[in-house]
Amino acid sequence: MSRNPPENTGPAETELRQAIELLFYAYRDFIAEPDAMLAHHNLGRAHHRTIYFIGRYPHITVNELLDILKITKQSLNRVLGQLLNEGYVIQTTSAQDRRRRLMELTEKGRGLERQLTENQRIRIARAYKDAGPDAVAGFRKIMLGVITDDKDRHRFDPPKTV
Amino acid sequence: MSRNPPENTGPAETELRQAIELLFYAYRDFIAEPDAMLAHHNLGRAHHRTIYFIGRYPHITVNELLDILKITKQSLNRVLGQLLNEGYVIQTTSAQDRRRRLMELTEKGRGLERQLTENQRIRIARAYKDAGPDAVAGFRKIMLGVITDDKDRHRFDPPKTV
DNA sequence: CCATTTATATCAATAATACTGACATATATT
DNA sequence: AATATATGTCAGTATTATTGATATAAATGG
Repeated sequence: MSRNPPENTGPAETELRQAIELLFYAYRDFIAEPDAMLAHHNLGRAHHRTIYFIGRYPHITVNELLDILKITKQSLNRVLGQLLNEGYVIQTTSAQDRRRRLMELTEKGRGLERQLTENQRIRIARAYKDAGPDAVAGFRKIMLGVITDDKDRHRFDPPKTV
Repeated sequence: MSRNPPENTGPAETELRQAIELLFYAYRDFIAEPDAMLAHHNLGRAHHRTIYFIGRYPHITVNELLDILKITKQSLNRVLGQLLNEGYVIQTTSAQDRRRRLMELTEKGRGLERQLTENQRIRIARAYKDAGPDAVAGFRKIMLGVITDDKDRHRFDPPKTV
């Protein structure tokens, strides 16, 4: 019987620490500029996330949003209430199930979303272009590995056409 | 004169959106378990970040921490005050410049840091192992591309030996 | 040596994001 | 008709962050 190859002990401590820090720094820098812009509109980061995902999944319901954002209904309600009040988002009632509120962005909402996300797009586009397609594939693999899998798959489907 | 190759128009819209979402989901899931653990100690995410970077850079000063965390002095002070009070961190005064407070973790602080970060290490280790070394290299490249460069380089140096 | 800068700390007021828990209403399902 | 689901809302609280003002000690520059 042949001996097994040496155990793969996994990534070294330094490598793990670096990854943790990369995530921290990337996230920190990723939200800095949108946060600053949001402040001018008297909105916060939570509004950005909400607007983003409503734009991403037009006709999304409250429960679907809650599932993505992983916050409580009460928290979302405050944010959503403001966005509705200030005309960034409109609700319609589902014809199939009249309990459901289908959310979508107004023109104003789409405008703000575009503004807010533009800086993030530029960052990603630059990083992708500089690093090349192989790096992009690796990045995706690792990120997907870090994310907790969940059964209800609403993620990474191609955006619905509006 | 030969014609130039077609312009690289950069990553497609769908690709950019996916990257934004990968960052959101990864960060969301990355902090979920540490947050839950912190709650048992009546501490929050800010304490984790602070403990982490003090562990990472023993003898770090207040200003250096502020520069990493990008929060205000007043915010950090509350967090740091609690950590000192509760014996997770100790301060010593720099001999070279007696205005400077050098922070390091106590045994208790190291214990908590290990506990909090363990889940994150496991996530990274699994993702790295599953995706392989090329993916890791790609991941690093992209993440570094996303991070805002800054002149004062305290990042990604090998940890100082304690 | 004196003026200025740097490093840290602290007080007060406020905002944003989130939480738990309770309760209400409309609609759908069984 | 009873129950479950989807949403909304009220009340109270915690955490993380902000701005702005002020204080103190120690280092540095002229």
